[in-house]
Order: sequence, then structure tokens, then C-alpha cells
Amino acid sequence: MANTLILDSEIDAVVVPAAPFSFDGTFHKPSHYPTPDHAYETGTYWQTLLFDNHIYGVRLTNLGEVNHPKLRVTIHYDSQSLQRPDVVALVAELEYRFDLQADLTSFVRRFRSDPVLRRAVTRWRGMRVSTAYSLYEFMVVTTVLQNTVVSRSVQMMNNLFNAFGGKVSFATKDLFHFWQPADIARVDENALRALKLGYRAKTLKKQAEIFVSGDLDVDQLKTQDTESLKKILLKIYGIGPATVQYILFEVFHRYDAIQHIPPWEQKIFSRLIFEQELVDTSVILKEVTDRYGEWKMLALHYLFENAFWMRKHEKIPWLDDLIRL
DNA sequence: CATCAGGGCCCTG
DNA sequence: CAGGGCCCTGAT
Repeated sequence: MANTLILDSEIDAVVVPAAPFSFDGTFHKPSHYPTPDHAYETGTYWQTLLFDNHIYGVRLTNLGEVNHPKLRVTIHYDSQSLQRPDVVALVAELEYRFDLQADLTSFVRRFRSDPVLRRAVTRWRGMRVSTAYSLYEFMVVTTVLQNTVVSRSVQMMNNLFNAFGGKVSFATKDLFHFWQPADIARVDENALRALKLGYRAKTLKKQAEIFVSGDLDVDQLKTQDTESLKKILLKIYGIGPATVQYILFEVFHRYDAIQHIPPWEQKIFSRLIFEQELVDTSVILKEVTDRYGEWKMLALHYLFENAFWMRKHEKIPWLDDLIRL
């Protein structure tokens, strides 16, 4: 990839998320497989952002603390193609994707003494469920993780970025930006299959076509109640019971979106909640519903991410075995 | 070497 | 509602 887009200009804004707020828990999700459109170091987060047909580089810096959160948002852009970014709209988009104005005070109050959740809630108090991706991009990410192992998901994703994305340089970072749905919609399915996507090529094309058609109004979807939203999403080719939950939770921040536990999660939650190797999914579901009610998926998210954070510092053999890199 | 499941989903009967 | 097929990879 010879040509790198260099974002030569920048503009700053300050955002105050709702307290409590965990910068690192919100902007880095160690359980997620990495994609080359974002990067993280303690206290700083970078990502590329395709928004309103422009390519941006975003850098977020932590200027606050859990009880007094504050971020600096730096928007990098190309002055040749854009006179001045719409900072208000960009900040609103980031606030939505990262759920920055969510009020988690009652979640924390209710569960900071819960024997299962205590450690995760204490350590990650104010962590949001969040995603760097647009709805379209998130669907690509979930399509690519279906029915395979992490290493292959990473490979497929990198193949896609190399073929359809582009390189962006800003704030000393070199990252890729996503492509537009139209870029995939117009290519031949066999060209996609050459990227070792297998049967997922068909799914990626069909989903891209939906976005190109304009039939999906994301802002309108945000206002739907969870059940209606779920019905709409399940009609989309390639979205089944596992993927729809990931979308409801991570993109639309529905904190209770868990009705189905896929095998991999079953193994992990069996350990984290019951300290057993394998517990029946119906037992897990009943337990988390009884304990955490409307917050049940957020509660699982705290447990899940906390386990993956711990894995960075200590050996967790059972978790290592479940992550087949 | 061959076989097989892997962080699902679609389609058919 | 059950079960086969799907792409490719690395583990066995």
C-alpha cells in the first residue's frame, strides 16, 4: 500500500462523560480480536473514523479520573478535502459509539458488593459497553468471526483492509481506515473468496448491499425498542441468534441483551460464575437473570473483560486453552 | 498423512 | 426442530 493519506490538520474539543467513567475499560476491550483501525495505550486511544463520507483520525486522551471524567478529543483531517470538520456531529457520534453519557451509578451501587461481580465492578467502575465501529463495520467484524478461530478472523480482516481499506497517518499513528459498503457491494463474490473469506463472501456482499440500498436507517434503529430492533436485524442475511446479541449489546447498548449463550461463552461463564468447567446454558441464563436483571449482559461484559485484563498479568490456564490463537 | 472442529448461519425436509 | 453444508487452518 504505497499511498498513505496524511491528515495534516487537527481541531480539539473537550468531552465530559457521565461519572463514574473508566477510560481504559471503555476504549480497550482485551477480549476483542484486534483490527488495524484503532490503537490503545493506557490513557490514550486512536482510531480512524469514516463519517459523513470523510476520513478522520481521532485521538482521545484521558484528562480526568473515574469520579471526575474528562477527555480531550482531537479530530485529525485532511485540509485539502475538508475545510472544517463538524466537531459537534463527530463528538455526538463518538459519544454514542462509546456510550459516554450512560449513567451507571445504579449498576455500580447494586453490584459492587455482589460476590461474583465485585472484583470486576471495583476495578472497572464506569466501564462502558462500546464499539469503535459503525453498524456496518460491526457486521463485518461479526461475520468474519463466525465459525472460525481468532487467528483466522484476524487474517481475514487484514485481507479485507488491504484490499478495500486504506492507510492513514495522523498523530504519529499509522492505521487503516475502513472501506464503504459500496466498495464491497460492487466486487464479484469470487474476488472476495480469493481473500480466504469462504462462504462469508456471500454474507459480506449481501450486507453491504443492504447499506448501499439505504433501507437501513441507523438513527431510526437507535430509537426502536429492543424486541423490534432484534426482529429487524434478524431478517438480515448472516445475522443469527449469536450475532444479533452482539449487535444489540455492543452497537445499541441494550444492557439486557442475552437470551442465547454460544458454546465458547458458555465455557467461559461456567468458570467465571460457577468455577466449573461446563454448566448448562439454561442454568447460566437463569442465574444471570435472577442476579442482574435488566443489567445482565452488562454484568457479563464486566466479568468477561475483567478476565481478559487479568490474563495480561497472570497465567490463567483454562482461559489460555479457550483462546486458540 | 487424514481428519476435524472452530467465538454460526442458512437451507432443507 | 434436526442436521448437513460451508471455506480455511492448525491441532491432533
